[in-house]
Amino acid sequence: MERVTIRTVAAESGVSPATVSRVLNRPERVEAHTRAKVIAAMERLGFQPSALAQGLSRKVTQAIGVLVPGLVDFFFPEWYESVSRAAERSGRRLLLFDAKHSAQRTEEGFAFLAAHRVDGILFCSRPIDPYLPLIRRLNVPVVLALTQSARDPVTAFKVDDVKAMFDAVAYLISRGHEQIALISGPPQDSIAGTTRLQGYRQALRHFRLPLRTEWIGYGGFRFEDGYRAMQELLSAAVRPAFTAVVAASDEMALGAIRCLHDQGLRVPEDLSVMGFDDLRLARMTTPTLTTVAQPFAEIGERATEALIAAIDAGEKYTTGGIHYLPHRIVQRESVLPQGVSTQGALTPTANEGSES
Amino acid sequence: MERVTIRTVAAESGVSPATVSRVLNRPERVEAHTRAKVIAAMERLGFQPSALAQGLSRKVTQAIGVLVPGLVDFFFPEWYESVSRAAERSGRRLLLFDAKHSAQRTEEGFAFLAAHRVDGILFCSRPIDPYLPLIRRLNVPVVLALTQSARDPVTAFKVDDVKAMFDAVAYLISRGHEQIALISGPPQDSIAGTTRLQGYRQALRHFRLPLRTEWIGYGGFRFEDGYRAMQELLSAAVRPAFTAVVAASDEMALGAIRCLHDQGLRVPEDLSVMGFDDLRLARMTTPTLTTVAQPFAEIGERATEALIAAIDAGEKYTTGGIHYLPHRIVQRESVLPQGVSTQGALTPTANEGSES
DNA sequence: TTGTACGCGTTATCAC
DNA sequence: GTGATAACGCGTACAA
Repeated sequence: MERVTIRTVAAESGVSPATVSRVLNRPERVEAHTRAKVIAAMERLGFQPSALAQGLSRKVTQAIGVLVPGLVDFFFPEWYESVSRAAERSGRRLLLFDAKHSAQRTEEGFAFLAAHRVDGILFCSRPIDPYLPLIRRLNVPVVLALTQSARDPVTAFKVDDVKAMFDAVAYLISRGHEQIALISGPPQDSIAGTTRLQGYRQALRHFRLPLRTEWIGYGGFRFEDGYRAMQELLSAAVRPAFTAVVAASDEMALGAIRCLHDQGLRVPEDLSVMGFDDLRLARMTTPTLTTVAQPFAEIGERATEALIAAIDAGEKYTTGGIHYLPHRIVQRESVLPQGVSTQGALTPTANEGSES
Repeated sequence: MERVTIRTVAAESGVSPATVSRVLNRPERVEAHTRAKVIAAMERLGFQPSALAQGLSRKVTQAIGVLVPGLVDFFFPEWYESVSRAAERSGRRLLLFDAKHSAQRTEEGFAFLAAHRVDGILFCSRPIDPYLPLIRRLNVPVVLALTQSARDPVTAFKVDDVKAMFDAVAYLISRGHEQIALISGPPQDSIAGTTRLQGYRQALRHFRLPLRTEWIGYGGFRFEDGYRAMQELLSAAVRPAFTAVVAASDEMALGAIRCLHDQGLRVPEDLSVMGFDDLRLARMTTPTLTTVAQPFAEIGERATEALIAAIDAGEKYTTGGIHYLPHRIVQRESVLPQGVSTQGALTPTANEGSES
């Protein structure tokens, strides 16, 4: 029971290795009878062509590498799904590497994908700029998804984070909220951290609302971060002076909601909470999450298609620049108009001027 | 700017290709001076050894294939994380294939992994039995995780689903519940469907409680399935006659909770709900989920280690049989003792005999 | 210690 | 239409 190769099949079917190869790649150039004979032998032997040898001989692997920050992030599957579909539509496979939110592992990821000679790379970790020189040497086209470069025109697909957060705050304001807190991403994160913070600031300025730094919390996008940030925002007073909170991720929004619950505050009756992402998760909780939706599927699809186009064009690097894809506000249950009493038998909201 | 290979480096550093290869694989067998020279050249040229050529030349790829049913399943990252760690501990990489809950894609997955000459395969889709003949021909060791074979001693790691559900029901009974409904997995699913149903039945019989088929709903483990199943369970009467519901997955439990919420019933005050899995998700909702925890991390780790052991031993198939890893009940908020009033300022539970 | 030559499994370029 | 033969990039006896 040894390894069955193209020449095993050749021997078995009484033809040359070259013919077996032809049956695999250009079946029309081999006589029907011979072809049938070879195919029969392949099945009989359970022959499976080696992708390694193929990739070595052809100069392409038909594989595209995907370098993600972390598989545990809830957004990943929603994005990856569309990438996978787009890749398969063009007959390519994906090689996934999980950087686990580590810079070192990100570099290892590039090395891994380069070693496996992928035809192109989809990158969706932030930040990207430190890896630009590395990418250049790779001699393989790279397209960015959910992230962007500040100083390089690499092709990228994402939402306009500044505008998205601006719109989130504007939405809350349109619902009567004027005291709005923010749970931001990390200040070091120039992609989804500072940008969304900036959007928050711009919105406040635009609507002439005061900016209070004590109403801004920070966290690493996870549930626990949202919980902790909310705790800190609350610590100033038992009754918060703000009426709404926007978080930079759905997970953090859920953490915030849980924190409020533990403090005896109800969402949205006592306080409105808004998320960011619109994960599948956002519809699975009570209350369901009002949030700004990132078009994960579209981002994945567009990015993959752009990468494939670059590959097919033989480009060694992309220069398409940033493509902002439209976000949208999804209204669900976690935000209530301010100053309007709820329809149920609940006590009217009264969370101003009591303590601070 | 052409492809830089082992002989490019050789030329650049004035040695033979063999020496470059040695620097890569047996650095100690090359003089320090030469080594430094070669390494310098490698860095200068940005040399990256081809994993394809390496895999072809050695007979192993140091890669292990992972065939999963669906990346979108919430349990996946929790399991994969530990697999990844175990694999890297032995210096191997993972090749992931997402079968997307399709039988056809599962076969494609085996073909894909075989083509890439992985040294072993971790399989965690159900069912497995249809693929056993295929696996045999692969000539590569396969270990099962989260699933098992009915008629083959392939090594497998999972929880004892019958006992786990038995314990879940026993727990509810210990909390005073005697009317317990079930949201089961699909009756066609012999791994996580019928087994857990069987555990439910055994528990009822053991505690001499009547089995009511109208208290059993079915679904495909997803949120929406849980919602729909709950609707059906509820349809008999406005006020359900049961006081607790166990679901075969956390997701379905959340769906059930949401359904109850939409019907104006509170969890756990009016009805207790218990999940199955203990996903990260289970701590992110309100109420948090009382559930039976699967040891995902341990399953992933043990399975991976077993596979690596088989690989190192040169085995072409595994015969370790099923290893049941211990589950445990995690008490959180979604289950309340029956007949005991809650501690808060909530109205006492009264969900019997009012309507039906 | 270092270099030469062959094999790994496949494709591609030739002749036949 | 089919069959030798030379790459593809690397590892490894074997010889030097």
